[in-house]
This record gives sequence, structure tokens and C-alpha cells, in this order.
Amino acid sequence: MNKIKEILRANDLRPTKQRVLIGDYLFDGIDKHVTAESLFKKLSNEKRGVSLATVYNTLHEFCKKELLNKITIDTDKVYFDTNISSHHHFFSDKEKLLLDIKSQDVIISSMPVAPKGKKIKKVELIIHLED
Amino acid sequence: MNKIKEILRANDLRPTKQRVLIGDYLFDGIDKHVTAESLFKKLSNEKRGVSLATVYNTLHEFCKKELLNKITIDTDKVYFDTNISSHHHFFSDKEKLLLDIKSQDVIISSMPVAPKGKKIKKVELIIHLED
DNA sequence: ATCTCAGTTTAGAATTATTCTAAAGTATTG
DNA sequence: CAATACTTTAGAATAATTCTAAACTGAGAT
Repeated sequence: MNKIKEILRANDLRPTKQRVLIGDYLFDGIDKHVTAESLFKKLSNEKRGVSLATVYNTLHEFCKKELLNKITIDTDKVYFDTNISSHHHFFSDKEKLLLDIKSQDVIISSMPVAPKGKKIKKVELIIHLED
Repeated sequence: MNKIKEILRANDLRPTKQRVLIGDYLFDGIDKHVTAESLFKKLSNEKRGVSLATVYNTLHEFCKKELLNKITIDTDKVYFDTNISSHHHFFSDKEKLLLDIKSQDVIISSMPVAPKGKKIKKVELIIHLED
């Protein structure tokens, strides 16, 4: 029995060929950072391809269902992280490389209160690297 | 004597009409968050306008000289902050609104070490807000 | 002042990730 | 199996930004 199909169904997403193919790759147990383009290329090698539009659609759906974490660091590409537990990132602006920081390596001991009428949705710490 | 002209000269930037106009607006003592488009619109009202290309050029030059702080949160726009002291931001994804957090309101008490061969260039903490 | 030239500005074209559209395909339910 | 709502897709559209190449200008030398 395919684990991905169950995940999809549990999230009200029909287990289509494309979603299963993408899910199988993304959720194979190894944390990954992908972009729409990188994922599209990776899957083009497979026998049945997936269109770029579907890659975009699927990444966004998975994000909405909180199966993926969207990371915007750079204007020219959006990254998606399969590690949805709370953690932060290094980013090398030169190579445009995203690296996980182990969650215990960052301690934020004081946080501001949200402005009136707003709640904190997500805290994102990005450490930009240079050589 | 114009303060902006001195700043420009101190940074090896010729004090052209356009740079002085942009500098006068940005560095009037009030902290600002601008985008290329918002700055372009603001300055279009002035008698002598500045082209959009020059707005982009100037924002990037000012960034390089560390007169501005570039903030990338959202793929569809880059923000520039005139407050170059160390501080963090709230971002309301819905309204695409950027707000300063007072520097004493965030305490990061533990930081990771940079990967081998890299140095930490900048630490950016973004707190995403929702209603 | 005027000349010269590197630095600067600019309009418009080019780029590029992403979103949109609308037509064809498919999973699911009865 | 039929009906229908959900999906996929190719290609067009969008929009912020960058690029290009020609015109312009500030600053030092004469």
C-alpha cells in the first residue's frame, strides 16, 4: 500500500499519478530543499513526466496542507522544504544554497508581541553567509 | 550645504541631481521601507522626475555602500530599509506590510557556527503575521 | 570658462519565475 | 457505466527586475 496515497487522501487531495510521483520523491524520508524548476527537472527523467504547471500547483497545494514549508529568501526563486519541523536556515547568497540549521543550535530567548489585531504565524531566521 | 552630497562623495558616488533627490527623500531622518516602485511613484510628483531604471540603480548602489538594507521576504518585491542598524521585522503576508521590531525586543541567545569556509554576513529574523 | 572622459541616466527591450486560461483528461460517487 | 467535480496541461500572460546602447553630465585638466 502506498503511503503517499494515504497522505493525499487524508488531506483531501485526489491521489493522481502526478501527485503520487511528486509525493514519492519529496517524502521518501530524506529532507530536501527543492524549487519548482529543480523538482520539474528531477521528475522529467521519470518515464511519465509531470508538467511544470502541475509542479507549481502541487507544491502550493502541499504547502497549503502544511506538508511542505515555503521559504522565500531570494527574489528569483522560491524554495520548498520537506522538513516541516521548526528550524532555521543558512543561505549562501553566492551559490544560492539553502542549508538547515539544527533546531537546537538557535535559541531565541525573547520575542516581541505581535502588533494589535495580528498573530504570529511563523518565525523565520535566515543567516546569510559569505566566504 | 547639502548633507546628502557629502554622503555621496564620501562613498565615491557623484552627487547627481537624481541621487541627491533620492537621497534627500530617503535620508531625511525618518526611517522608511521602500520598494523601487513606491520610491519611483513618490518621486514622480517632484518637478524633475527620476527614471525607474535610475531608481533601481541608485537603490542598489546605496545598498552596496551600506546606506540601505535590502530585505527579501516576498518574491514579488524587494524592500529597502533606511534603518541600517541591527533590527528585525514583522511581515504581514496579506497586506505585504513590513514593520520594524525594536532591536531590544528580540534576543537571540544562541547562534550556530557557520559552515566551514563561510562567515556569517547577516542575520535576518522575520516574523510572519496573520490576522 | 572650455574640453574631455569616465561615470551616469534613460527608454525601451529582454529576461525569467510564476500565474493564468481554457480545453482535455481522470478519479470518485451513485 | 454515467455524471460531475477535480486535475492536468500547453501555452499565453504577468510583472519585477536587469540589460543595452545611446545621450547626458560632473569634475578635473588646460
